[in-house]
Amino acid sequence: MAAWKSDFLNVLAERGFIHQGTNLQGLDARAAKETLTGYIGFDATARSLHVGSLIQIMMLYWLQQTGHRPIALMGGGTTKVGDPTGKDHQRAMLTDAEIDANIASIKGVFEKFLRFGAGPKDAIMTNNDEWLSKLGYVEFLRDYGTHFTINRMLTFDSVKLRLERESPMTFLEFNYMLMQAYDFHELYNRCGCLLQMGGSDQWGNIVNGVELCRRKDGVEAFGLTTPLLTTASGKKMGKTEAGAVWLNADLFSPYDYWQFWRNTEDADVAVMLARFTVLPIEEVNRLAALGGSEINEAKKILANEATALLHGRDAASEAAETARRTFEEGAAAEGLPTFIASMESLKAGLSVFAPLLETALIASNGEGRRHIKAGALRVNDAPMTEERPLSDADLVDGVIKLSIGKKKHALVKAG
RNA sequence: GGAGGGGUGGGAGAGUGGCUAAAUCCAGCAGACUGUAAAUCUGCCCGCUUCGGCGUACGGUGGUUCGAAUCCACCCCCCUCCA
Repeated sequence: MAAWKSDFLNVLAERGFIHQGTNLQGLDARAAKETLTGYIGFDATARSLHVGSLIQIMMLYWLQQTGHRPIALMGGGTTKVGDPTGKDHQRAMLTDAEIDANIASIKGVFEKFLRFGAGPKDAIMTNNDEWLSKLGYVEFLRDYGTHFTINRMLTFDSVKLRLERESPMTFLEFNYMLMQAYDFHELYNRCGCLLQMGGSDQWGNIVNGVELCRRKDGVEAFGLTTPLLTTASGKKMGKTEAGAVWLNADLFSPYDYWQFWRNTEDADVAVMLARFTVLPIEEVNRLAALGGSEINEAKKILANEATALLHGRDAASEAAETARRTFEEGAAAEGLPTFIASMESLKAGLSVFAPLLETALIASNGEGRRHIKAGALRVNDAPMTEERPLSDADLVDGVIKLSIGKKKHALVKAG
């Protein structure tokens, strides 16, 4: 008894991707009878996307899996302007070179989730800088400015919030929503794109695009948003002790990524399995029903599946094995962050802080000293209560295992 | 251009001459309890340190003072109203 006629909406609905849509029935009808093209825009403000964007990537994934064509739109042009949504302050300007470098660095992630190519259902990646930077100011104002009223724009949350907080919003940022609306219109004309998806905070921007398509092109385009990602305890998802959970492996290792999922709160496991793995929904429901400490098995599966999607099955297995040896056997497992120390430096006495800093377990010597005072630092699982240098006598089978707390571990190897 | 208000640590937000590395809250880290969970309780939360201290820090630059986030001058930026 599927609620929708199209596979696309059925999958999204049962996996919890749908927050609101402009005309879900209409979208459903079209998705059921033809191949749709849909897009999501991604900002290029950092070298990597982080898990906060993963829900959007998964939407593109399912769009393709259910027989449609996804477009990953890189916001090269819009990033120059800066999306004011959810920001209290104007953000720092990025140079063109920085934006280009960010896009180049971000791109790879999509290839893990989407099948690109030239076929009718192959994913497309494009960059809105391609058309936005060519727009002439006067032409743009005449052709598009007439379709937007200030009255309306002032009612959008992104604008309203700034005004209420008396936080400045520049005209530049104010134009962001026009540019995003223009993107939709442009993508419709380029490749018949009729669907824009995004986070619930993008609703206003998306609706603008839908309306622009109706006014300029006389077509009904569709908008679809995902729920805001928060954990059951109300925190924003995607921040860990070390900062953001990046998708690029060079910024956040597959092991850390695996750990991130492994540490999901109990109450979130079901939702995370549905959204961030591609396990059949029956399996998701079965795992989600596990109670008490059995839920840990579900968390491991979540970690395995989510990591496999992004970094590949091998990396996921490796991370799982490292975690198993580290946490279940308490061993010094391969795969943990490793610091190579020369034998001479060990014999001479190596500051414990050097490897801890290098492996990012601590941010400063002072933090390391505090951890020692708090009894949080362990060398080969024995607490270090007084600061002392590491020496070759600490080597166990050629390795020293350093731990901060229960979760952060690193190895020192002689080499 | 004029008048008034404001710029403080990751965020919010106190502080109006020394007791201030700067209240409080949020976020973060660690310890205890556990299940690598949540909740709770406890400690920490600028850097360096031979643990005695030292160095930076309250928009910027100068100044007053034994001593300034706090007072003065100039500059930069933001908000509100007026032109």
